[in-house]
Amino acid sequence: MIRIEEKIIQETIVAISKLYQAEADAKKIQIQKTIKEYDGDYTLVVFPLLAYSRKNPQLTAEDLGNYLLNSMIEIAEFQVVKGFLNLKLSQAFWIDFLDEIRQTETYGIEGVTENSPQVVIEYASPNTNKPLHLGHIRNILLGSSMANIFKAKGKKVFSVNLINDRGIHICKSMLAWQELADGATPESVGKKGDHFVGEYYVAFDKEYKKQIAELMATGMPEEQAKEEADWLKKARGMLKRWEREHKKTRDLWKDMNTWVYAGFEETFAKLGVHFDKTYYESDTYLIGKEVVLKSLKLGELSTKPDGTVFLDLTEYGMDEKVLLRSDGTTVYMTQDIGSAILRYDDFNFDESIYVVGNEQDYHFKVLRIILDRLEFAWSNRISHLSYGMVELPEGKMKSREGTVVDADDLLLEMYTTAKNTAEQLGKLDGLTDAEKHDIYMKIALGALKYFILKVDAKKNMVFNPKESIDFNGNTGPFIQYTAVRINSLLTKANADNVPYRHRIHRNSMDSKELELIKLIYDFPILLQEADEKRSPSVLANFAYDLAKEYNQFYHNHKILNAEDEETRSFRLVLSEKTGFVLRATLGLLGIEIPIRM
RNA sequence: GGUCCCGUAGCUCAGUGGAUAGAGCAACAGCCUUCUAAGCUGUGGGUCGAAGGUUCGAAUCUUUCCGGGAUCACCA
Repeated sequence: MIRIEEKIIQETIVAISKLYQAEADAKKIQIQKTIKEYDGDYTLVVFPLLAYSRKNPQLTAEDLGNYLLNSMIEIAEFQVVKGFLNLKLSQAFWIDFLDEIRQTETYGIEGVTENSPQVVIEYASPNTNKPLHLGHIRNILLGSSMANIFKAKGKKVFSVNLINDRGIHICKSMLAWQELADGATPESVGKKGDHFVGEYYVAFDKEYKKQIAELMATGMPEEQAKEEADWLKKARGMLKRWEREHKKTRDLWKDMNTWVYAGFEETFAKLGVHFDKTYYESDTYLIGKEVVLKSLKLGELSTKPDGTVFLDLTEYGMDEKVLLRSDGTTVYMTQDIGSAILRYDDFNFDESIYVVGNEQDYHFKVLRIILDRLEFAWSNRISHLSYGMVELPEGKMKSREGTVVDADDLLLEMYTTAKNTAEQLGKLDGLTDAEKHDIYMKIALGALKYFILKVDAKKNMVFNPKESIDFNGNTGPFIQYTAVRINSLLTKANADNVPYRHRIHRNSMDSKELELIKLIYDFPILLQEADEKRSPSVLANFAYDLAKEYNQFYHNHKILNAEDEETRSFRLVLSEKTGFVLRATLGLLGIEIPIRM
């Protein structure tokens, strides 16, 4: 089915050639939706076409309007306002469209085929020394929503998680546990594993600072004190033992990571995300190291007198990038080279996307260049989906200052708000506790996910913990509520055996009905845009527009009690399709619709 | 200092070459004997950070400046 906008463009090109004997550049033909102030559905902006017509805007628009009116059966009338040709489509066009999608259950959604491109998307990527926070939530929601969007565009998608499970920061929490825990476990103290481990990471920092202060009190300079502090030395020793695969160290490491993973899984499950594969940096860093050593032998890399291996990127306007430290250990970049290679071997991807904060823009730029220099032909298939930070009103979240918004705390808070609101409204009376719990959860998540996803990914965003996330207005629950209303209406229609699933007849629609159909018609375009721009916010804003439009329609139209049967059927189909698109769009954002609210 | 991102209503955000710049929140005023009021309607609120340039047309492109942030590690 060709889109009407496309058809108008094609016809306009023909019109220009027939009327003005000119070959029009398709890029100069702009079709946009007619703004509310004027009558029409689509507007052709004629200013760019004056070079072809050599007439004034008014006359050009009239020429083209008359031509299109004659050549396109879909066009019912036109109006010229200054340089804008406002085209109004026939009612039949919109009715036929609605009728066409009446039976389909997959409107706008594309299926996966054998030839579908293979896309790997990495997100979450937590460290195992602390629990997830709001920053991770933005990352996870962006990643999982993009995975949904790619799937809906018929791509074969694999979600992967890369866990940073090794390094000095992990050893810090291990050491603190060893020194302070006296054998305590998450079970023995009744704490979620990631929070439990995170507390030891904080405890390390506290003790470390104390030791630095003590050393400085003896007259030692700060720089030196930071290096000489007892616990830091111990943590470093632990890292060395870890790298030598010292059994006791590895056992402790495994135990603590296992606790953390259990905690992460719980949070992932609550957020409704899952991964097709989980990678661990402890498995990939050596692959990177091997590749680097091999490339060194082949003369692709350079060495410094102290043994440091690096790649000179000055020709790209960047610095020298170290790939192996003078002591032979790997750096972050080396690990990521290994991860990328392993991922290509596993998935043979057409695209590999990293959802990582914009503070790593430089890192990923360099990663691509390095992979290119090391002659991996697929280096141009990896890309960085960069997103902005989540800030508090007073600025950046800082774990050291305790201003981090914890993911689990936030979810619990959202849940409580959902529960309180629902109880106040008293709409869930008569449901079981399990049903209520399910509803609170879906609303809480709807509010949180929408709040995060409606903001353009690349922008920094502000979260104010004191003003909890709204449930009214431009929010997830507002859209969910609209969908629930529609479902309730359809349930009622079915219960009363109201027939409406037959071919639609409708002689005249009013503006609200028409607006709804037009928005439904836009859904595939917005999905496409979300895919191309890699931006769930496009869909979030669309869902809001659609819900808002429906609520206005609902408010001043009778549906089940419509004046006649034809009107009732038409409005029910319109409601059903609106509900479908709302559900689909919310689904792409990872938001579910409760049974009642 | 170099590079990159951002700056739109009191607050949170849409709009990235087209018509008189939009929502929500907050404030105020209305609408439930009518299919779910987590809804609907109305009022007030803007030199789109500033100045120049390109264009028939600029919040949008461009230059400079101002403000905020990120990054330029043998941290990840």
